[in-house]
Amino acid sequence: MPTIRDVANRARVSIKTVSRVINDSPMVRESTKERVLKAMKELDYHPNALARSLVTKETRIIGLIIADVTNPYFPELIRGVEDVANDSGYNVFLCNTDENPEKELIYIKLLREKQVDGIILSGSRTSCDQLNPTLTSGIPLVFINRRVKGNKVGMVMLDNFGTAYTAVEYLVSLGHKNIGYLGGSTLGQSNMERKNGFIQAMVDRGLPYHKLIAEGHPGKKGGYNRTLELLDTNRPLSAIFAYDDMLAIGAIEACRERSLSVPEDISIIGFDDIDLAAHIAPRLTTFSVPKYEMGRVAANMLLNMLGKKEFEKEIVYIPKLTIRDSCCQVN
Amino acid sequence: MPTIRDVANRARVSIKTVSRVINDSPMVRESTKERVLKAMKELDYHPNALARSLVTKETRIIGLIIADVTNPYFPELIRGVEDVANDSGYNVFLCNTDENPEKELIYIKLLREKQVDGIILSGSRTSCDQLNPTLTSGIPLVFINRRVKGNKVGMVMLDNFGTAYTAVEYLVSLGHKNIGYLGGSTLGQSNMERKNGFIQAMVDRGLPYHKLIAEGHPGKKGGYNRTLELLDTNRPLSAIFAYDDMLAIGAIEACRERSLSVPEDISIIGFDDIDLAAHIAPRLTTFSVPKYEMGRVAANMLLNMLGKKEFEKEIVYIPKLTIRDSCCQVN
DNA sequence: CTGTTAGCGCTTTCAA
DNA sequence: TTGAAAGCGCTAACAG
Repeated sequence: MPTIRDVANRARVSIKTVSRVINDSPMVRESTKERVLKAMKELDYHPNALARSLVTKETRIIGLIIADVTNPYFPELIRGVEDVANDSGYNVFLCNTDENPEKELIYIKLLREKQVDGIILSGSRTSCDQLNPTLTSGIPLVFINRRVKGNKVGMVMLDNFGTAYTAVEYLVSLGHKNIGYLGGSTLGQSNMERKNGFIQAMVDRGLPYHKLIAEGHPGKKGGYNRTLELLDTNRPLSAIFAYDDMLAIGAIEACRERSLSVPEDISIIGFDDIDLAAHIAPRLTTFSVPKYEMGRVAANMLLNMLGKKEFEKEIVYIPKLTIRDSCCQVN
Repeated sequence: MPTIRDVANRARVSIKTVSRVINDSPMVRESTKERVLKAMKELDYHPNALARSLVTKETRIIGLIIADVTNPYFPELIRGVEDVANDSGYNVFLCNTDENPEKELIYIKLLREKQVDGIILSGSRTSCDQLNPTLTSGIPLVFINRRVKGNKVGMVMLDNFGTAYTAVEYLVSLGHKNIGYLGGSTLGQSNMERKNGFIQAMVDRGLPYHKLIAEGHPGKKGGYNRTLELLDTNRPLSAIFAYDDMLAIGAIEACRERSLSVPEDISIIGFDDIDLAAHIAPRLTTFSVPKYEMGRVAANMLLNMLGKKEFEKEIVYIPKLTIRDSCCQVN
């Protein structure tokens, strides 16, 4: 690997001059510049970003911590982050935590050691205590779907409570009374908020909700298993509000397993509007979340913090009810 | 940010001793080690990986270049890479190229500057010429689904030709004679191979294939548009073999648009077996590709190269025909 | 077991 | 417009 010194020798200039053309400073005579450029090409020289970063204190790397790429919720979000990061010459580290706080902490440690300029965390599951050293370390952080107080902290939020409330309203408007909540991770703030919105809406209408809450493992499989429990241990349900679409899809399969047809026997409503939602049978009624947009906004927020520009500390999106075929009028 | 020097001062040892405990060398008295560890904790010290890498010449970062996370083919592959990388303490840079050779080249440049230890490229689209400097630079490369000769090069391949051939055989066994090929990117080697397999199989059976080949833009939309063309400009087709599942799904929509029902009027077979394939209506007959496994294998190959261990330079997977509901007997 | 010194490849004063 | 020297935070010999 050729170094800046090799280029300098070959071009018969000092290393400082080479440095100047790398960072294209205007203080270089055109002819000199060309000589240097030529030498760089001939040597297939690539400036060492490590050495540069060591002195400039910026790596142009951002960390992106998510639960699992394989969950269809994330790819678009990732793409949003990557697109704006790339436009500004940043690279992104992708980190899958499987909603495991320990893994998350390990990643945060790794990212800090690698001196990333900032971190975006989607659905962080670590406790505030564990997060605290990082929070006070001054490294810019953007949380997606988690509210955290701190100086250099941005938040891209969803109105979880309100949306859950809306879900119940919609189901009730269809005549449903026995509604179950199929929850996500108990560690997640967003699950808490959606659950509370659900409960509040039920309480406001004097509807019973206890024992209808199942929280558990994520994904289609988790949804399947939890729904089976819900179905087997509770008075006949007529509707289920699921924490996310994958859970909802698992729920649909569980209903099929118990010979209940959706939506005739039981209505199911999801959350996220992933690609699959529009393609399964029955097509899933759900709440659309602007995943790509949120990724972009989170990355922009982070970049603004890095550039010491002004920025909104918090942006809240309101998911839009997207009615398809998995819910219907009862009686 | 505290440095190794701060820790040394606080623990009243030399920086070398701190360095020893960081890399946990055994040559440190237990009591000293504890003192150092304590100082590190109190300072919330994180070793600067940049400085370390500058001298050790390894970053424990690998680059992963793909077309688009948003294409359901990739998340599992990414996860496979990430899982084995992470197990060995590596981070991965995710790079989306949209099958654009220029973007790919820019990313390669960026990755080399950041001194990544190796790069995995899935479906690389750059020409050999453009790739050459990188190939000869000695940085370990693993290609997924592209054959490239080079010293430090590994390949994780699919039997594209054979699978395409099998697809035609299957369709012919169902009685089909007018079969179209719905192709992927003309820049991609894998598209070339699948097309050739398709052509060979048709020729071997004395079946006409000309004008039935459409190659174009990727994704559902590309599949939709291309299929419309295919349908409108050719003698009645009875079957389509698509380069990938997303294209196939677009094709299904195009058929619906032309009031052709699948599989009664036209059979469609895909490639990849993405999650969606089993969920759409009709459930897609396709070839299953071990995406997660391939990601793992690619990452392991790369890690072996980095560790100077022996390794298979090339592994070939044979996709498995997965029969579902999108193809049926004709006449 | 522990410390001193040099240097990784770059940028940054400060001079020339 | 160009260059010399110092230093970013760490590891690697080599002494002690």
